[in-house]
Amino acid sequence: MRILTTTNSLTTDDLGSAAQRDRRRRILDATIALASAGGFDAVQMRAVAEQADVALGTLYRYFPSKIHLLVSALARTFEDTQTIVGRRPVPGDTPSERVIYVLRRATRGMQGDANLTEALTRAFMFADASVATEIHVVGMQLTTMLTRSIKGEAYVEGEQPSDEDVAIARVISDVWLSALVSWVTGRASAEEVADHIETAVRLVLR
Amino acid sequence: MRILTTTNSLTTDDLGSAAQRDRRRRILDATIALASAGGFDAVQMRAVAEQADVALGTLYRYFPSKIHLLVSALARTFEDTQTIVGRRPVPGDTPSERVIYVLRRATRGMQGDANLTEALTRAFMFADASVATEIHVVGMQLTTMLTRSIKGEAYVEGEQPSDEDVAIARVISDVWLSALVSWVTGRASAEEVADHIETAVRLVLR
DNA sequence: TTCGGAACTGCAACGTGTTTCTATTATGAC
DNA sequence: GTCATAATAGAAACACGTTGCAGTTCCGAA
Repeated sequence: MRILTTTNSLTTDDLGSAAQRDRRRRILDATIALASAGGFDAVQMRAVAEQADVALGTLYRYFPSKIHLLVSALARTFEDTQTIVGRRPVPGDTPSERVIYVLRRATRGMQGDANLTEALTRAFMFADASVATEIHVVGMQLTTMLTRSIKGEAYVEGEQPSDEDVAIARVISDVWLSALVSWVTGRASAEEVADHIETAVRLVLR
Repeated sequence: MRILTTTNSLTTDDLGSAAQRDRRRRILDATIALASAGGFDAVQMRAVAEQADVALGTLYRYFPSKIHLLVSALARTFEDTQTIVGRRPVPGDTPSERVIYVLRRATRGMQGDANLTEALTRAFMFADASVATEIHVVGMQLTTMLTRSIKGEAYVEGEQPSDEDVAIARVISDVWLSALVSWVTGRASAEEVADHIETAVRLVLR
């Protein structure tokens, strides 16, 4: 029950004081740096705390578990990339061309930092019920990205996509995540992942 | 480098002596019992060892990690169910009817034991590269089950399914696993899972 | 400026997956 | 039956996620 104990939440939505926002940012920065350097196992809570220059207890006050931490890092990563590339409409003449274009870019981006991808993906897949909120954020980001690609030029900001488009987007994001997992675990090469995704998109969008 | 040190591997494929096969069975039994009782967290290596009546070191000799153990348990579970139901051809007049039938059954089966499903599913999704072999076994089981359903009566035992059928089967199993994960983590109800899978199957098989 | 509570630090401790080591037991070759 | 070797038991120890706590600092309200 939080009833306006602070006054200056003037930037983003209800994240406390500037110092708190800064700590949160430092923690996520440290998380991503460690993940990028050594993957899931290298993201050790003591190391994150030290690198973010906070005490271990404070880290746990901001993120109640390692999984929460990594899924939040995934959400921020998606958010950042979407802020950058989300302005222009997606190129391509058909829905499947556009979706393939977007996923190809996203996949390349993820594969460009294998350790980070491994850490974030495995955390996402391992998350249990207590992480539902953070997971939902990521799911929405994916769905938005994909429905936006399906619609192409016809996409308008506030409008709800159709149920069918959402269903298609969810199927595609399931396949994409599974493909990422199999790449991360060394069961599939980058080309196999690209082929599999492309096949799935062509199957679903026709 | 193992060059025939034993003589009596007369039952299954190269699993050592009868005592060893029995230990392996006891370990998997204990794993499934504990998972069924309390889910992933309840499968504690010391508890598995005790219930299977082996020492902790022996448990690790048979399964090099908790994840290996749980994924192997998943493989055995699939194997058992396929031994039971895999005799008759899958009912249904079209590929999508048959696939939906099979997945509905499988989903109900999994949802009938939520704790076990949670444990096995999360282990499967969390597995890293070192578990590639066991993961591959499970992937093959799923692919076989699905291509068999797609073909229906036309399925013959030894024959390789077509590339397209395999691709379709892989897409569907991706969606099915993702749906199971979201059910396990409380993000989707049983009906939502059923609907999502059905939608995906209809999209892909048409 | 002072005060009270929330947030933070530093550190110890606990639980569970994993590793390691020695003594003991089972197993197959001869 | 004997022996060499592999497998197992039993138990300690380590690593890391997580929790708990005493003391300190920050921050808004009065």
